[in-house]
Amino acid sequence: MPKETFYNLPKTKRKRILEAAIDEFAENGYENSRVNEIVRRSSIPKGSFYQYFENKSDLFRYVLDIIYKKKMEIMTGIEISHRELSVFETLRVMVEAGIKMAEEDPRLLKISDSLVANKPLMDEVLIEYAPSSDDFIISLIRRGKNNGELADWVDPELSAKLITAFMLSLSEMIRSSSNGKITDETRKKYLSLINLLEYGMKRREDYDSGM
Amino acid sequence: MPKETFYNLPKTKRKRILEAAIDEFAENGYENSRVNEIVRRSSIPKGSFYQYFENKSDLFRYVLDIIYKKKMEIMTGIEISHRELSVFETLRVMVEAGIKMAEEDPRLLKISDSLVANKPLMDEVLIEYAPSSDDFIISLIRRGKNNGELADWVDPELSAKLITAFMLSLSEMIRSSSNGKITDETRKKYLSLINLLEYGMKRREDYDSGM
Amino acid sequence: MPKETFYNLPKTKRKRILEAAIDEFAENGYENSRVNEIVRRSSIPKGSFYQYFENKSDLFRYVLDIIYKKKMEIMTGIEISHRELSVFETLRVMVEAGIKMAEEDPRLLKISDSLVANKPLMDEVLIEYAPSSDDFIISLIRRGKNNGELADWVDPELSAKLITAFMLSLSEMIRSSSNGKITDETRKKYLSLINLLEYGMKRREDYDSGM
Amino acid sequence: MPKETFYNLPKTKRKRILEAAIDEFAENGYENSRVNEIVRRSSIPKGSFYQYFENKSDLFRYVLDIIYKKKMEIMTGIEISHRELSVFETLRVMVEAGIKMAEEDPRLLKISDSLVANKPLMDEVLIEYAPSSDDFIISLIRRGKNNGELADWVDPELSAKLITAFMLSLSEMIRSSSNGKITDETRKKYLSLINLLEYGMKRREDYDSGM
DNA sequence: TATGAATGAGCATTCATTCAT
DNA sequence: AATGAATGAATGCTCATTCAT
Repeated sequence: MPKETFYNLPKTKRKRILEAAIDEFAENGYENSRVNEIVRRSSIPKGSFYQYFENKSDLFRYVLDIIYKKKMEIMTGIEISHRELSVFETLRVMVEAGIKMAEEDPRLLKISDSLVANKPLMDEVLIEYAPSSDDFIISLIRRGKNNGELADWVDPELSAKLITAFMLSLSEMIRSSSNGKITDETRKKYLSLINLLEYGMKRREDYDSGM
Repeated sequence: MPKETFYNLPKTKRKRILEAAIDEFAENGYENSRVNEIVRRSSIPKGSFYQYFENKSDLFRYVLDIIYKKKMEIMTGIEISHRELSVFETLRVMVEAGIKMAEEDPRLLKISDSLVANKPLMDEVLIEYAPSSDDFIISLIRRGKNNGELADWVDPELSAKLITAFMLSLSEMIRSSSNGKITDETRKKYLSLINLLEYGMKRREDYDSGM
Repeated sequence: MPKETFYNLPKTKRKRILEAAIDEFAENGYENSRVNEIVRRSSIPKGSFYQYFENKSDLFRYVLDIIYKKKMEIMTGIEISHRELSVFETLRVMVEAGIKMAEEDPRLLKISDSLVANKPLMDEVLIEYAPSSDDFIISLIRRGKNNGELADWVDPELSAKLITAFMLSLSEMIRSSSNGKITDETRKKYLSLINLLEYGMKRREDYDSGM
Repeated sequence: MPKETFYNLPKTKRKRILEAAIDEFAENGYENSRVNEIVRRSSIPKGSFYQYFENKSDLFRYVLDIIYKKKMEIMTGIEISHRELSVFETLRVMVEAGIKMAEEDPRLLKISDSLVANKPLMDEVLIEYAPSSDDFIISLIRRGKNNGELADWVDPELSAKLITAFMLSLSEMIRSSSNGKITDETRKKYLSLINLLEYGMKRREDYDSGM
């Protein structure tokens, strides 16, 4: 996480640095992003960079944190009825959130995806701040099983990984199709893909016990 | 692909170099693998490396080729009934193959997965020999739709991406769980995950038209 | 051309680097000059080199630019009468300039000559700032023919090449004879060699039409 | 010079190696020619190369020797009247020889020129076998002065250098214009350039003493 | 002698990070 | 705190020459 010095900066400067970092990371991924370039884009002296951040991965962590917060913000902003959401409603909300994010700032989505798909990077960048996305999905599935929404045979840990991969792939599709606005039709198409999961995992009288 | 000089080498030496390369690539991925390290691990002079291979990506391509052949070998080795396989039987065979590969050499699986998940790398390494895994899955789905196995609403292109992500994730699970042998129970558990896809996508009289 | 960072350096350091480069290029030519050596001679870290210059050829271009400016400076410094110079007066001025340059810094002359004699290098180094020496000579000859100074049979393009070679050779002589000061006698001797060209090319009533 | 082993080779093999070397040297110059490439072109094992020649420059020296002999052969083959040739007749014979050489094998001309224009290379390659071309021209000029052909003011040593450069440049022109046959017209044009030297240096009653 | 693998010093260039003011 | 120069280990790759059979 950034040093005190960074937080003491005027907001506009902080913003400038952040934007530069997001641009660079989104365009090149973590490995191929250059401190030099971030420094250039944000017009700060190179020395300052290391006065604001411990190192490159420190800044990256910070960017991830920002993205995480943005996601949470979007998720909570989505209209949700009073009752608790079902598993697949939740996933649909996540897709909606992804779409919104792609519309608002596809760069964030890209960075975020790049991380999830890259285990060694996650290790290097030492993510602790947030429970892994897996954990969230796992508890979601557990709840679904408890209230009879999901089939008994569903294994929470394993399914969570699959669903994460599924959602990630969906996120990538959204991103790559969003050169600007996402049409309502496209939105529906993506949301419908959740059906695949729903039909695949939901409890059904006829054959559920059979597995 | 390697130069003549490489193929002229005694088998044990070729093996040593290949092992060193597989180790390095599996541990670090393509980008973070170092020619220096491969050269050190296999105890060959650096100059020799470039007498055997055009460059780093040439060696990588070669390793991928080895992996591809291994995969094919395993796939064809799997007991298959005479009739044509259904979509999900095919996917299950793929999982079986993945498991076998994880047992025989998890490093290969790791390298292989790393490639599928990395588009820019695929471009750089210029894989031609095999149709992209997407293409294979797409045609599989098309066939499934034609013979009524799959629901009408299934979109081949989009589903293919999801299934690829799904299978990749499955492959990762297999790999990470295989510190040694994979128990029969584990094997069943992984195979059962294909059910999720099956239930999710197969044609059903009652509600198919409803989508 | 050098980067900002180079121009921001203290003058003495800039001078040190420039001297090292000139030494290296004069002694070994462009191809055989080593960045390592320039770096060693000027006692700067190798990393700094690439913070000052884009690459080796960037530095070389810079050195050539310095030389070009030096030449121009010397040329304009030479006493010239008000009227326009004749062809051979111009060539003599060029010789005088060469002599002065050899006295002030024979290394520059050497580098400069090495370039003119090396077409592929010129291409690689992409000299644009100055028209090729050929062009200058060609237009000089054209003018000479127009005002009746030169014989009709003189072919501007071909003669230009010869004269360029001639001048280059002259330049080499001057350089090699100048271990220190050039005596007035030597100077006269070199200048007199232009007579050879003058007698050779000038218009003459008696036999000019005969060619 | 090549080792015994080379001369023991069958003539066709020697020829093959020589052709490969000439091709490579003509195309790339000495510095940029690769032993690897010569070895490849001539289909000999790399080890053999060093059994035939001391090193790269040894082969180069050998090629130069071949060229020198070819030149001599051509020169002596040119129809020469019984009386001794005048200075400029000699130069014209040399141009004729150059033209013939360009027609027979422009590669040889190219290699030969590349050497003359490159002092450090001459040093590295340690030419001893033949008197430098300068020496030949110097004695030519001396003779010309003795028999009154040339003006008194002509300095043999200096003029020799200029003439050498002149002839070299002429040679280059010939080479670059000879994509195949050289027309009679072109031939005449090149020969006429010797006039420039003739008019420039010959003794003349009217103004010779004036210089 | 023929063969082709072995060798390693050397090259231009990159880049995260530290230093000095 | 701001600034930007200093630093040097590392990287992929080349190539003349030597070695071993």
